[in-house]
Amino acid sequence: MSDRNKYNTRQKNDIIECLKEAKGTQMTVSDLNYRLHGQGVNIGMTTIYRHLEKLLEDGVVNKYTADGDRSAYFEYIGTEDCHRPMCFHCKCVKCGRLIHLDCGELSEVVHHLEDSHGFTVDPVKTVFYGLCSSCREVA
Amino acid sequence: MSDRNKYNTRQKNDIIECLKEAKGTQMTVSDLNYRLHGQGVNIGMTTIYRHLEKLLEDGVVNKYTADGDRSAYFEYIGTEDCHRPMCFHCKCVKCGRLIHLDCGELSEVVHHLEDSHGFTVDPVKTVFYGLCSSCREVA
DNA sequence: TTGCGTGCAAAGGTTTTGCATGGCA
DNA sequence: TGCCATGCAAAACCTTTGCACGCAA
Repeated sequence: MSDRNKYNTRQKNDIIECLKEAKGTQMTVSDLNYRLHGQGVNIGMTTIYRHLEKLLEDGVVNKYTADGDRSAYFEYIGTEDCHRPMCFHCKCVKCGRLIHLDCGELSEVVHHLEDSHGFTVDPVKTVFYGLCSSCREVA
Repeated sequence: MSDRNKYNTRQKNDIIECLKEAKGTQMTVSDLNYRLHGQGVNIGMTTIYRHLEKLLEDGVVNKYTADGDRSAYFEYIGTEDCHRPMCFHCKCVKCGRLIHLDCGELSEVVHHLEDSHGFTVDPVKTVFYGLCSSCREVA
């Protein structure tokens, strides 16, 4: 609350643009900083953290805390897709990849949890842990 | 691999006992340390971390990285229940409660992900984020 | 006696906070 | 001009690593 995101600044725009460009991928704060740096843009870590915090509250980005990683992942969501539908994520515990899964059939799970267990799932935040197809073949 | 957990030590037993007693709840390393401390037992943080790492590999405990928390949660699993069946967990983003969910119907999800998406889910590690029934009513 | 176990101290990495300065409106 | 935004430095935290000593077998 309060007056967050009141002003439009260069940093704010650069951060949002960078997130949009990387839509569909997940980035740590370091990744984001590195990417911006590569574009000739330099923004202090502190500022990035503070903006992401605001964007998270506003539902513009999502935050994942994947087990095994030290830092959190952020991903642009916008308000269009991936927000409404049954968009889950799968994290491969072996290769570390985070896979998008936009599958309508998974809505059954949501309804089941809702009806039988009284739990309202937020699909976007939920992460399935396991082995991706590539890593499974190797194992 | 290697010779981990080769010896039986006071620390090892105390840690496992403490985890067992708290079965069904989730504890951070600090929680565990605090609890042991309350029992008059003092074990170095390093030792706790190292034992939990081994216990995790052996499947005796589970580790959760709940979004929003800095530290990881550990929970005693043993080898009896909650290991084999379709035991998922639901984390309420409001009250922070972590709910066990031992539901056979959820096995459909596992099979669906396996068959249609080639992803082998580890139910025990997977956490659904959302609102529990109590918090939903309030909201 | 051998070699893993233990724990202190320190390092490593992520995130937060304090504070003086900069810049939008 | 009034305030929020910025970013450096430092603090706060969690976790890991190095190393000397302790202890199970």
